[in-house]
Amino acid sequence: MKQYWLMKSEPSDVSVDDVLAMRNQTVAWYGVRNYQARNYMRDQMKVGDGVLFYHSSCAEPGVIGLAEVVSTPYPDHTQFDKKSKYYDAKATEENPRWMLVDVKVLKKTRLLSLPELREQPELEEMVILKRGNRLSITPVTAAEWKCVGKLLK
DNA sequence: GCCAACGTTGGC
DNA sequence: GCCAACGTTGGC
Repeated sequence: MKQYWLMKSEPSDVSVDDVLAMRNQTVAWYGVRNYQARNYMRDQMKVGDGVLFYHSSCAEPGVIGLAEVVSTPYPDHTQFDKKSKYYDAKATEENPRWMLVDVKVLKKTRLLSLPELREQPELEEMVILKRGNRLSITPVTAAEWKCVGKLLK
């Protein structure tokens, strides 16, 4: 069964436009260093799952694109790269700690801003909108996905 | 296993 | 830059 996710990226790091400029409009979702977010990618994501591409830590945070999961999980190579800020000394090739999936942007949308998301009664329970939530990857229900789709039409 | 200290996230 | 919220670390 198809599942849905919201994935945060800082546009100063990787924006929707950056991904659209990449080969196959696909990016390896590197840099996640939170176990819960990793577990979503490693254990629950399936090829074809829907993804809301969200810009965070920027002037106008919000949903800015529709994407999908296009790979099974595999090790995040940045954990082995000593020059990367995502380097993890405790991770080895034999025993990788951080896994990721490839995400393909299907289309850039208008900015569905955080305040606008908060206005929607149907999205009241959305994980991303919960107080204190900091997870960079959160599940989205089918109803929430549908609601967001409607708002982006 | 507890929990204080510390670091990070991310909206504002 | 501030700071609330939360995750991680490490001493005990």
